[in-house]
Amino acid sequence: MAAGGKLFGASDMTTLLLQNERFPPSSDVLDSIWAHNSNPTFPGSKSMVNFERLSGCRVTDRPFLHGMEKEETGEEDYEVCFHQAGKKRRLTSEQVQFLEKNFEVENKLEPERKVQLAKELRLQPRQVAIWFQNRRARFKTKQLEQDYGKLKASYDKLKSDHDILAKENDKLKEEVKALKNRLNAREKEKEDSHKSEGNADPGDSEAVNSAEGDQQKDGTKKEGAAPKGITVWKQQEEANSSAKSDVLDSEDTEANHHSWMQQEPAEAEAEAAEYSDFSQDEEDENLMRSNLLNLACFPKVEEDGCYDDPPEGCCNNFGFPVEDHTFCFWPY
DNA sequence: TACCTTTCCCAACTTACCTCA
DNA sequence: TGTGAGGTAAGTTGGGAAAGG
Repeated sequence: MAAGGKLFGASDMTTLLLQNERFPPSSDVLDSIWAHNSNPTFPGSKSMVNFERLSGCRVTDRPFLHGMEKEETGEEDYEVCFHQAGKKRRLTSEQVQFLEKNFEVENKLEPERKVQLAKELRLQPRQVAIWFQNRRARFKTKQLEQDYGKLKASYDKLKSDHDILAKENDKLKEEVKALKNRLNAREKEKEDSHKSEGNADPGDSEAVNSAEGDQQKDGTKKEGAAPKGITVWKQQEEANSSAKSDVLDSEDTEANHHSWMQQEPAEAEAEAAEYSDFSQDEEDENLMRSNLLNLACFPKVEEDGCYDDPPEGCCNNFGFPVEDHTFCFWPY
C-alpha cells in the first residue's frame, strides 16, 4: 500500500463533505477528494492532517469511496496514486504525449473520455480534467501571442506603406508647385509679349482678353481654376506639352501623377471644377486621401460593389488567412 | 410557468512545486 | 550550494447552463 499514509487538509475535507450532504457525493467532489488523496501535500495545506491517523481508519473504509472510485479508476490506480504521495509529481513524458494527442483531436473533455483517459494513463479523472484546463489556457496564451505578432507585423507594414506614400505625396506636391510656378511665369511672359505687341497690332486684343479671362484681377492665376471648353483644352495641351517636356520627363512615370493636365477635356473639367471649390489644404488632403485609398488596396465601393474578389495585391483581411480569425478559438 | 437550488463545467487567476541555468 | 526564472500541476473563485423540485 501507500507510503506515507493519506493526508488531508481537515478543513477542506470537512468542507467537501458538508457541501455534499447527500451520498454518494458528485463525481466533482470525488475528483477533488481523489486529488487530495493522491497529493497529500497539496498546496496551502499547513493544517494538513494525516487522515489515516486522524480517523483511525483507511480512507477506503469511507462509505462514499466504496465502489465509485474503484469503479472509476480501479484498485491499481488507487495504489498508483499513493505511490505519488509526498510531492507534486510531473506527468511522465509518455502521459503528456498521450494527452497532447488527445488534445489535438478534441480540446474539450467529455466525462466518458475523461474516465477512459484516466484509466489508460493511470491517473485520476480530475488530473486529466485539470491537465486539459491548463492545456487550453496555455494554448490560448500562445495563440494570443501569435495573433499579437501577426497584428504587429501587419501594422508595421501598413505604417511603412503610409510613410512611403506620404513621402511620395510630398514629392508630388512639390512637383505641382513647381509646375504652377512655371506656368505662371509663362503666362506672365506671354502677357508681357502680347502687351508689347498689342501696342503695335491692336487686332490681337481678343486673344489677350481671352488669356486674361482665366486670371484674377490681381494678375495671378486662380488656383485650381478649371479651364473650360475646347479653347481651354488647347491651352491645357499647350501647357501640358511644355510642362511635360520641362519637368515631367525627368520624373516618375505618368501613372503616378494625379494631374488634370493628363486627362480628357471633360474629365479634366469636372475634376478641375471640383478642385476649384477647395482650399489648397483641402486639395492636398484630398490628394493624400485619394492616394491612400487607391494604393492601400481598398477597392472602391461604387466601382466594384462586391468585395468577394479583392484586387490582386490587395491586403486581403489585413494579411490574415480567412480561417485564421483571432478571436474564435473555441466553439462554445 | 416562473423561480429557486443544486450540480457540473469552465475560464481566469493564483499558488506551490519542480527543474534548470 | 544558493538563487531566480520559467514551466506546470493543482487550488480558488465566480459565472453560465441544465436539470429538478
